[in-house]
Amino acid sequence: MASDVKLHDAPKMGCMGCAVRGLGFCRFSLDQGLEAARADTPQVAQVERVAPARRPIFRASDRIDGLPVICAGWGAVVAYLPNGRRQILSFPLPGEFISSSLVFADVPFRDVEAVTPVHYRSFDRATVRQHMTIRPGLFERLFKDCITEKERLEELAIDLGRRSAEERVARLILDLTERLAKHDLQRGSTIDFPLRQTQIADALGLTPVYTNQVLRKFRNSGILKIVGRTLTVLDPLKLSLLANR
Amino acid sequence: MASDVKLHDAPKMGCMGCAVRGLGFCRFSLDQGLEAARADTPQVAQVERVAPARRPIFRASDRIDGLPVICAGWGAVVAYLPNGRRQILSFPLPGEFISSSLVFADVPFRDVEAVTPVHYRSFDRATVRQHMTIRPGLFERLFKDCITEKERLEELAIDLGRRSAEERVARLILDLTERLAKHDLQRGSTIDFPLRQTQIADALGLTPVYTNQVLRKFRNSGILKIVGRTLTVLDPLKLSLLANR
DNA sequence: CGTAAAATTGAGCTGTCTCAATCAATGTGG
DNA sequence: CCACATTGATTGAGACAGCTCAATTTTACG
Repeated sequence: MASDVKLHDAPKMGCMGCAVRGLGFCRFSLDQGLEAARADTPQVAQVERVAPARRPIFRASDRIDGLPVICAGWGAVVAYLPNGRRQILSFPLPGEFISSSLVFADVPFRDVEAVTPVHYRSFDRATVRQHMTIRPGLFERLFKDCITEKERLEELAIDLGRRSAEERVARLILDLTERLAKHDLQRGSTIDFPLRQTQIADALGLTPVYTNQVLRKFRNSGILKIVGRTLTVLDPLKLSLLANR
Repeated sequence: MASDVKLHDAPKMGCMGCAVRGLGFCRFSLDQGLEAARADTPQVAQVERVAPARRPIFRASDRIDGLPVICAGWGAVVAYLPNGRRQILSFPLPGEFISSSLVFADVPFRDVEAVTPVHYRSFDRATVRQHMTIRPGLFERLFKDCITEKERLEELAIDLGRRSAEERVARLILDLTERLAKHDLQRGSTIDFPLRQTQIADALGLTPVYTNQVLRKFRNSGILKIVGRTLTVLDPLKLSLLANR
């Protein structure tokens, strides 16, 4: 719970993320006057909702009215296969859309789960679409978010297709660290790290058991430290070398 | 050469694909009068270019003036890693954009190679961007193409992360068959299949040697037949079952 | 404080890889 | 039109990264 509280305490930060920054689209962020003050801001942000940790936020076949943005907490977009296999496709973080595909689709096609308690708000789809035609800047913003999601999936495919388990783990940690840093959600070289090893495994196409061994190796080599639900990178250089980039 | 000729002979079909159909955006398709006749069609299609088979079309760091569409032939978007490892991220087919990311970026960030001789045309980026703001339908069309690319990458990630070699091969063949059928580039249950086993391997995160064994198994079980550069699905049901969907 | 979930560790196993050799196909120059 | 050269396909044999099964310990939380 301790770490969840930390995440709870930062709902205002969530509104700073790339998905909504600069859009004048962030009316729900009460203390982001700068953004909210723009006269043409569409009044579309719905009430904040909260999904409890480890619970589904949306099912693959749910009908969704709008375009959800994470305010606080970590989500997970996951694909289920026959046989119980799971592949996590992305971890939407505070300030990010769950999926920009929802601009046009009213069904997510994937299960979306809460890693931590997730605070989110949805923008009404019809309104967003309408405003897109009026303000091309908004359209462009959403399009670019879609491209970012696409690029992340490319990186994921490269990881899963051609990189070793160690490289994958190293890269996931670096990626999350950098994304959280971008949203000011890190403290020095430590971040809240709510992921279970099972979830890391499902994100990296590995087994929980093997994931554990890789993490142990990293810990034993003094590369990182995981205490409670907090991760500290002790040797960023070595981690980068392992990540191979 | 024989199969390449087949692909050469179908450049007009290439313009029918989802990337450009219905856009009034297909001026280069001389015999698609229906499309070309629209008064608001932007005059942006450049001269057709041809890249020879097995050669790079673009390098990852090339500066590209526009948004290339495949008219005929198969492309491959590939990521190179240190150590010579390669991951093929997509096979752009006739009628498809090489990457919708190029609407905003002037550099592809990936190597793009020609599987067969590739005929392509580019739309000037500035002009496209300009027309996007005038005609929201064009913007939406491009956005949706981006979403399609994203969804394909999700499927790829699921394949690479959680499916066996047999499942991956089966699914690749089904996917290509369906996409070619959508563009009327199949004859019954047979398609031109210009891929080398090395390329299949690089697309599926496998080794050429193992890919060969899987294909042999499929051949021996009477599921498919590969003659020359042509592939015939003999037992679509069994193939679907192997693909697990 | 008890119970359930997660992490850790061990031991053996297998899908896929590596290395290496051979064979077939395709392209090239004379 | 042939001989050679190059690239791709095929096959075999052994190796290993990462998996499965299973038990134990630690952590989280009501």
